[in-house]
Amino acid sequence: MGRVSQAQAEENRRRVVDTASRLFREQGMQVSVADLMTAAGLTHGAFYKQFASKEALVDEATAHAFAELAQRHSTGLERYDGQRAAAQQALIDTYLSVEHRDDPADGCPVAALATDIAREGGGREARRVYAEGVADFADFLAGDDQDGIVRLCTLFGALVLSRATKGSPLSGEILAAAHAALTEAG
Amino acid sequence: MGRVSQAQAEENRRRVVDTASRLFREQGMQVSVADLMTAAGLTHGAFYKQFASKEALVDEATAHAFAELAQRHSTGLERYDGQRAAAQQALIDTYLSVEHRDDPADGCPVAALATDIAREGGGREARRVYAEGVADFADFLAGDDQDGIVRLCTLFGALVLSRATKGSPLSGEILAAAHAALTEAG
DNA sequence: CAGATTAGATTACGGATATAATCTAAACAC
DNA sequence: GTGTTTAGATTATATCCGTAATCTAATCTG
Repeated sequence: MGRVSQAQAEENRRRVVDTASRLFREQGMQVSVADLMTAAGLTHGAFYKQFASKEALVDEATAHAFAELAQRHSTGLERYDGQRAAAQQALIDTYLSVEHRDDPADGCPVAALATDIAREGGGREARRVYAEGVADFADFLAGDDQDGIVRLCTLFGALVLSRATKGSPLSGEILAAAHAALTEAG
Repeated sequence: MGRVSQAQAEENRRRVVDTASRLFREQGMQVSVADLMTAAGLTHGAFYKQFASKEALVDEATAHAFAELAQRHSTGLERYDGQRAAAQQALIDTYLSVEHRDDPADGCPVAALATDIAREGGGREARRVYAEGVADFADFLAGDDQDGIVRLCTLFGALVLSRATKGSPLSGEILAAAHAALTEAG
């Protein structure tokens, strides 16, 4: 196939980034360029017309996933307009759901990318974006008295652990226990 | 080099498993057989004289890491003989230390392997061992009233998040906040 | 000690990988 | 409408991967 309209090309590019941000969350950042492009409906050769390297895409896909997360948080706040505690509780409910556990591709990037980011090289952009996203998440979870860091640790830890123990009865128990603990005290 | 004594061969095998269990925790389970064997001081060709496949080694290395962890827990309990709360506090102190954050290779396999295990295929032995290790860890952290699942989520979540945000000031704040939260209430 | 066995080294192989060059046909600029 | 530009397809290349065959020398067995 030959050339494609500017608009189409831009849409293709967006689709690649979006597909990457989902595939990375689901399978980790070592998904191959070929698999990624196939999933986006293109051939692998097209990749380097749009991206300088796979590293560049990792940075962009990470930023994209975190932009989506920030979006979700702010619309969540809007929906419960001003009622911070209610918005927090709604997030906790969906965060610790079986659906979220079973769908990392569309889920929280803080949880899905943590280990991959920790193993990335030092000065990378993706790391900066990740840390920023963690800080924002903690702010979102903050109560009147205390900052939200500890609540984030529990929330995040429960999701990651329930994914790793999926198949064992423990997996559901983890979600339930963390949900109860995070629900009782404001 | 030619053959080697039975004793030497067994020691070499142990060293490969031990090296793997450390390298997997540090770099993930996709470390290559060649890199692994080099790190163990052998050539990659020697690998298949001792292991049926890389998958088999993953299972063995996972089991090895968790055996070490169980060891640590039981000697910890011995040291504070019977004083459960004291043993728990000692573990929390080292678990949320900067040294533990910066040395995943010798650290908790629950934290280091979580994402890799979550992405492993369904019926694998490594998954079973992992879930068992999580259950044991939760039991170790249990208090008189409550089971230890929630405390494990917070502890684990804080370590993994502090590793992923390393380089940002947030990393240390996470360790400190979780440590304070887990220390106050028994 | 002689012969069989085997741990490890070397080399080979088929497939996947990131990246790049070339080809092609459609979109743009004039 | 003609010519230039370019997104995507195809093909190429060099490297790395898991796995296996072959080679080699030392350990075991008797």
